[in-house]
Amino acid sequence: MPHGLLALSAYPNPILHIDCDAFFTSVEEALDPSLKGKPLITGRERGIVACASYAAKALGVRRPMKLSEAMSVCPGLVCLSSDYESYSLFSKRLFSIVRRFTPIVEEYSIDEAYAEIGGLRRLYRMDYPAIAMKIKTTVQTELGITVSVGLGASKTLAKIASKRQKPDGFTPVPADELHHFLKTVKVIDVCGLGPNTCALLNKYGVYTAWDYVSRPEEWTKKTIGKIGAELWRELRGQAVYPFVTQPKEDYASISKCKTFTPPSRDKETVRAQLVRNVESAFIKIRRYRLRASGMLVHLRDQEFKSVAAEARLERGTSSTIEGGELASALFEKAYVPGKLYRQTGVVLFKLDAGTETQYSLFDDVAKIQSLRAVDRVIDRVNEIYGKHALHLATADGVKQHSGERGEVPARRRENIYGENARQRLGLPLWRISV
DNA sequence: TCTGGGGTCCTAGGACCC
DNA sequence: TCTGGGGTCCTAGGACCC
Repeated sequence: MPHGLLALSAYPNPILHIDCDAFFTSVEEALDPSLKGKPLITGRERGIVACASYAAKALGVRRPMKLSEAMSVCPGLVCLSSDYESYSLFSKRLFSIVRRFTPIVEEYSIDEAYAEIGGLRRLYRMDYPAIAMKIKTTVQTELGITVSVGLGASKTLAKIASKRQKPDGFTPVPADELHHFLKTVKVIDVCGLGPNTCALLNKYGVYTAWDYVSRPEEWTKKTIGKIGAELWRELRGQAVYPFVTQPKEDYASISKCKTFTPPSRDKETVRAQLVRNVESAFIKIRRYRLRASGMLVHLRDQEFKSVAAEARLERGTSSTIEGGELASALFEKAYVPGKLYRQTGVVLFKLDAGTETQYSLFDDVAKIQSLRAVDRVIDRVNEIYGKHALHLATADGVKQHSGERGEVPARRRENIYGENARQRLGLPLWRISV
């Protein structure tokens, strides 16, 4: 704020941050009231705690604990598999409720929203904190889950505020109390300052947000870079970060990685893990109707060192077969015999919408079309029989995590079709497990 | 918290050009 | 043939977020 100018209002630019409390478990409780108040977690399908209810947190369950650990800390813990369909349904309802109050809403993550409520006092005949409370209670009444809300002059301030009182809290930060508030905020609680940056700041004697804004802006820019100066302004109540009101549909990259246990030295085992990730990534890329013309493969060893290999393609692809072949070639570059691996991953980048295909002069159009037909079959079969029911035989040997929702088929039959012929023709092998 | 998975953005430094 | 200076583009990797 410029020198000598008094704020005309306690909230010259009122921004809300709305943050759901223990979102996944809260949705589960809303859907099944008998779970209410019980120590509850989601993430069973991954073997780790993805979200813990407040009852579970009170008993010492943390994120991302291993499931076995969580169970021993808290016997009687209710472990659910994630139900993303329901979570994203609740998420959409949350955003649409907030949009009834103001059109300036940013869907920041599945369980968080920013809302700009400037100018709404006349309409609602309430001050800004009252409007914030009105939104909060409306969400709670209609969704049956609680949210915590922060009100401040910038996104950064609103976000710090919403975290201040949880669950079910409301924290307004009026302009005339900003300096008191900043003195109570540790730098690590500022969104954008992570552990590394904070360690550096501490070296210079900067521990609180107040210490931070007391430094010259230039100093923050020199020390931490662009973000440093942006946060400096945001913390002083200047809204630097714009609202992104369009929900994002485009990805810059799509990746899949997975840690497997036990770690392995066996080349084909590690390759199978990688190919499984490739299959998942291409299922996703097709779901979003995208194509990738860049691929990166990375392998992580027991010492947490990663080695990567990447390639570019002339033409974007969404084909599991093409992707699998390329990944396998990149794997050959990155793999070191004898090394103990624990994780593989694939990143697809240089994505574009795959609607219209530009065939180049040298493209084998028939081949491209048949690859696409294969993908349609994969997606359809897997839709019916479960993800990865039909998969590249290169991905064989990957354990499917049990505990997914829905019935696990009582009988699993495995067959490789036309193995000999396919091998002679150099075609990929498919395995179906149903 | 000795480490789960999926993303984005920024920056330093190299390659290349004039 | 060596060197100066400046611009752009790309890449790798770090840091951070949920």
